[in-house]
Amino acid sequence: MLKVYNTLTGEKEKFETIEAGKVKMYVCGLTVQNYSHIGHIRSAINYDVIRRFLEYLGYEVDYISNFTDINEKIVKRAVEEELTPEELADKYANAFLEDIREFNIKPADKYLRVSENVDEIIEMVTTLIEKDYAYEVNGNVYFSVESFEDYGKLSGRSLDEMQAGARIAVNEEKRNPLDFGLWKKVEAGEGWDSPWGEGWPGWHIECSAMSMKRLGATFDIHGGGVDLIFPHHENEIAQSEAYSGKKFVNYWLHNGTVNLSGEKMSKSQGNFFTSREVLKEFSGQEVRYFLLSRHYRSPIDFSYEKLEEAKISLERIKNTRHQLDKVLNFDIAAAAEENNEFFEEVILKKNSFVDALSDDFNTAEAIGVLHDLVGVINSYINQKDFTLNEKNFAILEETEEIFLELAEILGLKFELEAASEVKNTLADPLISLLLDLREKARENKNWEEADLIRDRLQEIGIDVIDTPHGTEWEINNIEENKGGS
RNA sequence: GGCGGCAUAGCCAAGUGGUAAGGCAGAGGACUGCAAAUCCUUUAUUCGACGGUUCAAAUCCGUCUGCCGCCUCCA
Repeated sequence: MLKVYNTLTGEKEKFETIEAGKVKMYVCGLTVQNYSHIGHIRSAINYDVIRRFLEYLGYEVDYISNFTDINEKIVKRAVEEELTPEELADKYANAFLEDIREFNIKPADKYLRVSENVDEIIEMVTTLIEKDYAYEVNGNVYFSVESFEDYGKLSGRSLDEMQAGARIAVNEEKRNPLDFGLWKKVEAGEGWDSPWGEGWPGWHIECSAMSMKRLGATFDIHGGGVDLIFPHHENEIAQSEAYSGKKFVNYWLHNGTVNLSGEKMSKSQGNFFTSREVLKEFSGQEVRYFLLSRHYRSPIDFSYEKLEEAKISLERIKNTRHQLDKVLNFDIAAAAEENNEFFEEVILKKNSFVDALSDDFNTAEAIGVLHDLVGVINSYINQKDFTLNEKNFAILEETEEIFLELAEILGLKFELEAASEVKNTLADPLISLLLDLREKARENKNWEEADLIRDRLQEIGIDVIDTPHGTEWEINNIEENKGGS
């Protein structure tokens, strides 16, 4: 049974969809004003895993996100980069789509853009005014927080509390300092026409208008970073429920922040790593693995040292996948005794893995289980007297399938290295020739010559690996790592 | 000031009433002519401090200490 932690209730709840077998989810995307940073990527990876797991469980998922492409920051950045706001938004939206591919994040089924949904937003604001939840002053429209009874239910605050400790600059147009803008007046030529004059949508209205347009007045999951709980999501609830008269979202999910030395990574503070600069040092898979090693609701401290550890840890899982594949290519011996015990353990681990993710998407625990599974497989195939036979062949094939299936839920790919160019050229037989010569030298206990061949190959970038099943070689990728992604 | 969260080995990190997952680093071992790679085994009588509830607590309650987030744009 899937349980999810719901910010709205502060509890883990049994997950039940509105429509059987279908999940409608909306995840707050980003303001496309710059390259994405690791904080954005954590959020995207987190909801990507949630989506993948829901799909694994058999749900049909409609996964929607957004690009906020209208606001002051975009205009400002556009001036800096000498682009039109549209061009700037396109540039960074496309950059984001390129980035998420590197992290193996599946794109949303639809990315909604504010600029393409202004009509819907105006319609929503109009209705809110008609229903007396909003008011217009000098071309600006504000939502009246006092008119919405449940205001504060998501963030667990009351209006009184908030007013007492308010740090909000006084705006004389607002009836209550906590009222928030639905429509913002801008100078002629810069905005969209509306019943209140030329302007832009306010800061929270887009997510409400766009999510409801695509998913309906009530949908299953709304996700985003914890830093969006207040005011962004609180305001979304207020305006959406005031508008529709229905519950907006059943499950509110919030991921923790990525920190640098304990402080939240954020654009405004300038302490962030863009995904692009990180990808120069580590692969998207390594970053992904690192981010998933911590439960999504907790903050995670980012550093290259930790990433290096994660990389090594991930390597262990990769090796097992490769060894498994190698073993499956052994000659099949005559049938031997079956080893059901091994496969039973595999199934046990598979179940534990699914249980971990069923408990509020506990990827950290799931990764732990994956390592357990790796241990089970390694122990089995590394036994001294291991031979491949008809019976364990089938079992191992199925094990490999399970292994890859589970990894896939986490978005981890353990692809077999495609035969590199070198292996397809003359170099391949040449290296084989050298290794044959080395083998001969070894047989004659001519260690000097054998080591010379190994060392010289190493110098050109070829690692020689002696295994119990013979000598192998591979191109060492140190240079490749230095060069970039 | 208000609201919320966190504190588990050298480091990272699961676990929320039944006697401490997993990873990194460390130690031992297997394999090897050596080396590398790989694999296996092992590493917390104890969960920030002090009290309390309970047959039983890292897990529940209280107090304290430290750190963080939100209250302003923010994933």
